[in-house]
Amino acid sequence: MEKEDNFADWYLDIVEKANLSDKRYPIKGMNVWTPYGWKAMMNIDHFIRKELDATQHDEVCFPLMIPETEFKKEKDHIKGFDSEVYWVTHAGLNELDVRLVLRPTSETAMYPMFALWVRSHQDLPLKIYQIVNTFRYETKQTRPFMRVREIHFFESHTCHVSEEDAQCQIEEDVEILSKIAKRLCLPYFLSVRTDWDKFPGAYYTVGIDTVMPNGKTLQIGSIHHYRTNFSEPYEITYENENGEHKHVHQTTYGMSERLLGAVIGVHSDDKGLIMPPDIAPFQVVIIPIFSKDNSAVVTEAARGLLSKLSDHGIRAKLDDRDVRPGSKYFDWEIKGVPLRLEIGGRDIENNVATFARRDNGEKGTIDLDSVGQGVELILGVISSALMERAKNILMSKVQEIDSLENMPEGRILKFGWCGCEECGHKFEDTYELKILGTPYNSKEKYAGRCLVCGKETDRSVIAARTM
RNA sequence: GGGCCCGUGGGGUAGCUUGGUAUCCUUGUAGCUUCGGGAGCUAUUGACUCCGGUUCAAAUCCGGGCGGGCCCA
Repeated sequence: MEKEDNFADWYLDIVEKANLSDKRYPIKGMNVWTPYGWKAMMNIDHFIRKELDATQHDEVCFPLMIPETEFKKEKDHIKGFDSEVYWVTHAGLNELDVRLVLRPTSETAMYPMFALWVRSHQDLPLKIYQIVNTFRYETKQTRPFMRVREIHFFESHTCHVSEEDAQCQIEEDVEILSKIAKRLCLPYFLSVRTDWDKFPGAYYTVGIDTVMPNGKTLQIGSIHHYRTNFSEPYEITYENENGEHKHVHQTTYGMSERLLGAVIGVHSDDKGLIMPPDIAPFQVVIIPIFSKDNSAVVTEAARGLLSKLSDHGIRAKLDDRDVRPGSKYFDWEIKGVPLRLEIGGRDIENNVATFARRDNGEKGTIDLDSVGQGVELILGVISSALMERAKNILMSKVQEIDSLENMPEGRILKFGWCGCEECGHKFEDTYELKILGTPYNSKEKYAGRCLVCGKETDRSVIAARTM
């Protein structure tokens, strides 16, 4: 199956062959996490926890269901979600007086509680997060990890005394993002979404996007500044030093299992998946190579190798199935194990293991005496190489244009925009592209003309086809 | 909301027009021989989405349900 020519089919094929998830569960858009896929997701979650904990966020877990009465309090919010939530209308044999929604996101579950938790400025900042499943009734075509109805994600919610403090939180979120993305070897770009595309109820939204091989962008997360848009209806207030009661300023930040979808799309090739070493369920697979009379010796050497790597904190797997080596190579290549180690009679004689890199096919030998350090080094090199390659691909797809003539296909376009909705909609409708927004915190000053109306502007936007 | 299409072993499929024995690849299981890039041989498990109708007989024709996909709004 070829990645470039038919990304959609290729993607489904890889997900199935690598056994990341089982999409045969009889509800559209609700797939079963199989062990291999779940291991990878847990590794991603591990880094999310690590970074959020390191920045003084506390993990919590809120109930799945939200009463309609709370859900309705923020009117923009429900307007954005009411067509895509699941309703619980009955309990046992009774119809409920107050219907319940399965959370599509947890603002309306958390904020009534925040109102109770936050009393004084000394309670702030409040920084919490949870890693849970949410539910959205997708009507479009679903795709494993990328567009699902039950979404595994993390959401962090913060409350601050002022808009400035909330803004600092957003900077911190961007910092956290860069650390997580590095683990996944994922390049991305940030855009401040247009007003008509921002999160329902947000003051502004920063979208986090990456690009798939077919040139379409995939949103992998978002960061929102709410100002007091939620704290007003939910009455989340604090008492300041002067005894005045003020509404808190809030932010949220969320990324989902799409991170895994993005990793698959960005790094894999026609042979299968390529797992970034940090999140790979198995970083190394050991293939013993037997010949006529040496099976005991080779088995022992392979087990020794496994325990050395494990002692070194490397996730290694010994494939001792009774099939030929070539068949094992194929199996683990599909699953994207970053490094393969072969050990056979020849290697044992020379006190080495033969390695093969998944990302570029490079082969060589590693000294068995220092195999832990050797493997660690190569895994680091693979991470950098994956990141580098992905960055180059992303950069190569970005193109700046200053005219509506000869618009390139399959590119991420950058151009001037006067900022008015009319020009924005006109562009989106005419070219079937989506305006992702203006580059977030861009250092460079833009000077040009609005691509649609020709008015001079210092504002640029990014537009692309989206997954 | 309107229209169209599809449902066959674990996965991918043929068969359906013209009703009668369900095809092939892959996978799984057991054994023997093998093992530095998908091994071979032998044996073997496994399917017509569900309910109803027509018929001597339904994967095939008809109606409905469920599940999935596509297009338009």
